[in-house]
Amino acid sequence: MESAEISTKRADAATNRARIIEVGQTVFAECGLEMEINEVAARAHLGVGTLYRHFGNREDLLRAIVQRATEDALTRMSAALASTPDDPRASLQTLVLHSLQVQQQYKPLFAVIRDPRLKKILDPSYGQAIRARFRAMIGDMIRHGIEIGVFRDDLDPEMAAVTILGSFACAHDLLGTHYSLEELAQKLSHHLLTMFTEKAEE
Amino acid sequence: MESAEISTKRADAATNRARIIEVGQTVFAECGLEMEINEVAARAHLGVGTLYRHFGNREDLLRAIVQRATEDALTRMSAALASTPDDPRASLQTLVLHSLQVQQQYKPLFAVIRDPRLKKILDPSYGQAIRARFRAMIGDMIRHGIEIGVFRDDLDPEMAAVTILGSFACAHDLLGTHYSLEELAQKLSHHLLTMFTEKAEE
Amino acid sequence: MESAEISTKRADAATNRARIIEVGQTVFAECGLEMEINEVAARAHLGVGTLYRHFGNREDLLRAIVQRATEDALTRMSAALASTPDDPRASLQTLVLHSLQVQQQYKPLFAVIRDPRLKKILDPSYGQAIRARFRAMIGDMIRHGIEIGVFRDDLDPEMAAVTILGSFACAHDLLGTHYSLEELAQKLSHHLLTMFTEKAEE
Amino acid sequence: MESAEISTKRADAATNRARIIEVGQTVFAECGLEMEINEVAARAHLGVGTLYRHFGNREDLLRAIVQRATEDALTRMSAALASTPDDPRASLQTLVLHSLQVQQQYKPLFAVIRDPRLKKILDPSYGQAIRARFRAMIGDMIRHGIEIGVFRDDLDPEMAAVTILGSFACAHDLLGTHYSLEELAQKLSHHLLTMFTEKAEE
DNA sequence: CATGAATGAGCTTTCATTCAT
DNA sequence: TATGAATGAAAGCTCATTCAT
Repeated sequence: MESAEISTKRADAATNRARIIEVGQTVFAECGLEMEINEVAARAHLGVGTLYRHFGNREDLLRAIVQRATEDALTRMSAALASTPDDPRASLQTLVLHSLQVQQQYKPLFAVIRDPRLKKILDPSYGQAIRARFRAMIGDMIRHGIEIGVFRDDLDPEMAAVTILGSFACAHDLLGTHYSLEELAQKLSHHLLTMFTEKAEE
Repeated sequence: MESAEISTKRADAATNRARIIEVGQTVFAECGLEMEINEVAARAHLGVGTLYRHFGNREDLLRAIVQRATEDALTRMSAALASTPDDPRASLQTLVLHSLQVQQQYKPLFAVIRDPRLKKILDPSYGQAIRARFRAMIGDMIRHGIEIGVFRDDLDPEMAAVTILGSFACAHDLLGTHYSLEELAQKLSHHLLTMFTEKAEE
Repeated sequence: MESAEISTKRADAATNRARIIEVGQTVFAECGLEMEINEVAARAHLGVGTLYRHFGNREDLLRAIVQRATEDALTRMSAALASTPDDPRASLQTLVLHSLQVQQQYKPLFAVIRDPRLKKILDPSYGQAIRARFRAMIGDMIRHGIEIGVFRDDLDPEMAAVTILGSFACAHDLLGTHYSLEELAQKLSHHLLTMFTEKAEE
Repeated sequence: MESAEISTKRADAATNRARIIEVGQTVFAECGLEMEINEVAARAHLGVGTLYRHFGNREDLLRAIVQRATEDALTRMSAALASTPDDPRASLQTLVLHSLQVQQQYKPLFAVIRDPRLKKILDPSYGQAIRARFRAMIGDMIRHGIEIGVFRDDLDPEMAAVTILGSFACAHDLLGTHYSLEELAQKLSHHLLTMFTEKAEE
């Protein structure tokens, strides 16, 4: 019980790295790639030197932040899709809701994903790999929906993925101030389902 | 004699302003918000002092660049839509092609449009206004298509705009390295038209 | 007359580079390779930015300082030797005096000449070339002295150069606090001449 | 049982101090005054804290390193001279060889001996004392050689010491890349003996 | 006692901005 | 009016030193 309290400094050391990324993500959310080491250090109540002990330089920290956010986004979106594997309609609805949440949480990440400066800190092949995973994840869901006859069979899964993923960012941009996130999710998933299925009745 | 010289100078000054924005846009395309005043000045074959005579400070120049690019994008996309006012299908096809071109040309602009730093230099209401114009432009086209029975009547024009605009950026991101711009435009407009219309045969 | 006073800033610019090296040499004399850009800037009554405009980085400035000092040392020692081309004895005496002066003036340079850090900022081949010039300069004088029968003919000019040049630094180190520079020069040249010539009478 | 542990620890501590200086000297040989505490600690397989237990601060360690090297140099050069007390010629030859070896081993020390920064860490009087011991050591040898008629009697022992000691450093600088250490020692001692003695034949 | 994570003063370097020419 | 040298605040990074474990 007390052992947890006793080992303060050395135990902190073990978790400091995580805390730095945590705080870093917050600061990144406000400043994007402009993020300053000094500010992260200050907000984490750590000396700059400590950050440099853990990350070597500013770019390493940025990389860690971006990668963690990216992996988290992918994981959560995958999980959303996997929650109802036999019901593509429900899958899509859950995906939309979770994606908009992820999008909101990692807004600066998605804002920055095409920033020319990102090339300096992120291996281009890493970006390619991430994009491919997003594409595949959505594409597979669409393909499955077509196979089991839920989605119309004249859909191009690749372009559908583009449409879906594109909508997420754009929904926030164009309508984020008009609707709540839940309304947005509701409207967007309804709209996507409409387009992905044939017209119901006449 | 002197008046001629003066008017020459004035003409030069007017030319200079345009040239600065022109060059600024090129530099901005390479560097994004990282763009340096010195580099713009050098590439415009002007002293930095001259830039400051026209723009006061770095943010003013950035603002001018972003605004010019935004207006240009809106203008060209509007023109594309207006070219075939009575044929929403053709309108959409032209819009997609021109939008992807615009997107490509102003890549860093769109990359940066949600950058937290932009808030510091761009009046938030300006952003709102621009977004509204994009939304309205596309929404009107969809509405018209529904009215004249070309697009399915269960479409939500607002969400369709989100889908369309979102696809533009995402198409480059996800598939820009796989297809040429023309192929991309072809595939995307086909996909959008498929979804916006009912299934042809049965 | 006044034109010199009028063109202050722009003319200063032309001479600033020289002043920076000048001041830099003074600071270098006190701090060696530890020399700080800030201090040079402060003592030159210039902003740090101005130093960086002229030298790019700390190493460039150090290089310039070291090279200028080295060239100056070589030039002055050559001139001393050349002043009495037909009298090797007088040549040697003048050389010793001037060398001790040069040595004193550029003490930190000679102190630092074998510093491992110097390798980072100075092309090793440059160092080789400089050493060769010192060696040749003295060696030639000795050779000439032997040819015209002033110096004993069992001298190895190469090793004599080593002896002479080595004495300069060492004289200051070992006896600099005991004798004035002139006394030192007098004693050292007498000693060298003694050894380079056969014993006069018996 | 416990006393054994304690004495072990004490012995370790004593060993550690020596090891730190040992390692410190190696690192010093590579980096000069730039030497970093962290690197010494790492190479000695000790925590930085342990170094500070033994040395208090960086300067103390540097002092210890420089002093140990200096004492070692003096000791070895003295020993060389003392090995053949009745034969100044042989003494000089041995001295030259050993001095060049010492010089090579402690290159960075001699490189740094006149570094302005050394003044901050080394008591100036210590430097004076060391120099005096070098001077006396060589001077005595010369004096003895003159007394027993081996060296010419018009030599100034003080200046001869300057010449000899100066040659050591300079030999490495000017010719270190041309000859092996043994060749250099051979050539230098031959040269010095030539100059210190009268011309053999007529 | 040994350890090494944490610290932060201090140094280098950049770049928007000014102003004498 | 145009110029670009000069400026210095601000940011990244290093490394001697401390101290809880």
